[in-house]
Amino acid sequence: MQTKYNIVKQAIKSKILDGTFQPHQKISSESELMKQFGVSRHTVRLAVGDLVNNGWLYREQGAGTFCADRTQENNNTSVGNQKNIAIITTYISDYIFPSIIRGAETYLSQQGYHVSLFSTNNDHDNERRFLEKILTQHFDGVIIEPTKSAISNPNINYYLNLERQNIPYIMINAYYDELEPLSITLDDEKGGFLQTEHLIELGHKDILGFFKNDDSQGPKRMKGYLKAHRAHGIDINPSNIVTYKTEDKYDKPVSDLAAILDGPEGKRPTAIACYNDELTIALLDVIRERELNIPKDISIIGFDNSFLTNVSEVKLTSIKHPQSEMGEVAAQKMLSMVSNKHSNGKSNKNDLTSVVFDPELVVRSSTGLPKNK
Amino acid sequence: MQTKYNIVKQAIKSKILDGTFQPHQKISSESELMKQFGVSRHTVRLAVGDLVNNGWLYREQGAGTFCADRTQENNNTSVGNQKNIAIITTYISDYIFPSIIRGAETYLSQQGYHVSLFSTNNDHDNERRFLEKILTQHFDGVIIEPTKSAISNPNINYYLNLERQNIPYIMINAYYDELEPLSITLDDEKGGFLQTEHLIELGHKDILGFFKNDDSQGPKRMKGYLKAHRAHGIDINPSNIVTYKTEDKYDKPVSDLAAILDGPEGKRPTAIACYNDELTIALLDVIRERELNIPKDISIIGFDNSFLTNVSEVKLTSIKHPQSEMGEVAAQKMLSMVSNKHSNGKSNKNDLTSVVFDPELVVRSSTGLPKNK
DNA sequence: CTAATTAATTTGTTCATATAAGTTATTCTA
DNA sequence: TAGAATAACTTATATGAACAAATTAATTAG
Repeated sequence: MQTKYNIVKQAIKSKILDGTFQPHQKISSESELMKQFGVSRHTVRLAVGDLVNNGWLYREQGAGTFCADRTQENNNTSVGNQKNIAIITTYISDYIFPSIIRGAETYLSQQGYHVSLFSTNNDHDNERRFLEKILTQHFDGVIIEPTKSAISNPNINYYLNLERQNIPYIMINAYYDELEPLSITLDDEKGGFLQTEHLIELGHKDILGFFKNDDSQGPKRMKGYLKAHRAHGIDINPSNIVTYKTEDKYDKPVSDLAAILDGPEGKRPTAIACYNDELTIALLDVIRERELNIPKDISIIGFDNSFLTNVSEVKLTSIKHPQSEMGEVAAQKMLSMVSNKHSNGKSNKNDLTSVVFDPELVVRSSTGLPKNK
Repeated sequence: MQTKYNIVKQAIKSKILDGTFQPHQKISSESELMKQFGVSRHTVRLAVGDLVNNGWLYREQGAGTFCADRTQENNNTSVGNQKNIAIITTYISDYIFPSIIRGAETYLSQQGYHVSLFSTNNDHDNERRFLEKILTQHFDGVIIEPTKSAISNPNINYYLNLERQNIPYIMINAYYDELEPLSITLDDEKGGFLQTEHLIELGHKDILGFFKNDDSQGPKRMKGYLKAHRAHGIDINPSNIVTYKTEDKYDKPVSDLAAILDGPEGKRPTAIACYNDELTIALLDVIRERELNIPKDISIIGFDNSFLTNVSEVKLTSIKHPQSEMGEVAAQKMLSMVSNKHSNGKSNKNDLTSVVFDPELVVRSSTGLPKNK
């Protein structure tokens, strides 16, 4: 798959799909491409030749190579009257994503739509691949959970091209600030606030916070954590905040917590606020190994109120995430955008506004009064 | 028209049109063509490459270049662009299904296929609806996890119609006996056997077994449970076997176990073999409520070796299910069936046989020696 | 200023060479 | 005799070089 000519081919294709090359615009000459990619002319010709054969480009001897106009052609490759909606999420198989997807899938399916699922595994390259597919083939709309939403996105041009091609999209869980899309989210800041406030109201003052930092939910939940401290006039110990990237989620938080628990006992925090339930379950093992009792020795609170709150001997206090409801609302909005497109403008204003779900605290047995109180 | 590669091209085309080259017949190799026409390899490749692009020939690396079958050409070209595969499972969002689906989805996606997901929620009516959709709209193939595979299926005719319409399908996890389809399964009987044998070898003789009875995996796992008893000369107490339907999975096993544990202490079983990890996690709570220690007071073993083995304070001994690997293998087989259909008959025999995965025992801390041994 | 010529650029065709990777048939081995 | 190892063959990818043919821009001649 990673042949040189394929790399060149994909690079050119990307520039067509993200709108850098407009129809009938001249693209770089063969010698320029040779320099750009450091390959031989033959390799360039292979790449361009393939794209010509597939209708992406056309060549004119002596003049150059040009971007083809695919606007009419798309009709042919489209699936006719088939109704397709794509759902792109970071994961389809882990944690609460299945629930979110089910909510959307059930609704769309009932309305007679085909649902195609793609998971990016939190990788921008995959996200780009899927956006290319959606731009190339016929889709009526896309429900997207952004990949690494806290980091600036290299595929912004693809989203803009979706707008140009009049393909509606909705973002769920998070959104890219640059785009200001229609979005269905949870009020993560308030969720973080509720989480921490719950612990503070129980009497905790030394609260460890674990937050992911490469999606936009993490920083927002952390903001809520900080706000709750300020609102209750409690000083924040900077060393009580641990952040981690998605790639490190299985190691860093666990080893960091271990280090803290093995540190001087006096400085040991009495409670932990976690980015989500998945992390909470992982941290439980660290606490168990040290034979600390939950919640007597230490309180811990999750986020998302997933099925994981219920699988362990300690039932987790958590913050309710709408999950399948979020998926369903996204699906409903999507379909009203689709029908809007067809009925050209007649808009139910209600349907075209973003939704922010209100988080709720769900108290179970993992949180309690601090020990020395 | 005077170019060398064009002369070669026309010559080959003539031989196809006058019947010298029949569909799927190997044409002269590149080196032979070089000699025949006295041109360079590159020129030959240009000529052949053009014919491949226009659907006259197809190449197979290592094997040769072959004459394409253009009889159904109209269908093939319009169909070739779309590349749709459907995956129908009972659930898309629960338990190990997401992993299975991910395995298939990742592979199919890489190969440029659209993946459409449908979940029947274990309901035959939904299954029928989706099969209708697949029969009416264009799909290249279907990967199906049967709904209620132990019960006779009212949609058999739809499956037969798939065969009639030459739409390949593969069944995963289980299959309907009446159809004898290509299937990718786990050796459930052996899995059940390993489960129970492990407990017997630890010294347990009074082993409670919980098995689902409306899919075909349940009875097979139960058969393994029985076989293990016989193989080790241990009597089976009929009241030690609990079966349940999918609809009752949240209630019946839990209440049945509660009743047994609250019964006379002497007759209390020392070990439990469970249909899957999901059930095991549910039963853990019943055991915890009675303050019994696992594995000292009672051993418990799961099935599927899912992520659930690791979420509780007790790490579950379980039986390994291939999960994402199963999905990937199913996807690979599916695509070789699809390409077989197009190249009409030329079969890689290896690709067209069912696969039965071998289960493995994974020992963790939920099983141990019986108390009074 | 216009038209013809020329130079530079760009794609089109062809050759020679080399290594990689997959398939098939044969040989060798246990 | 079954299965592993190998050799021979086939297509796949890649580089370098050369000349042809068409277009475009710049220059020159009228």
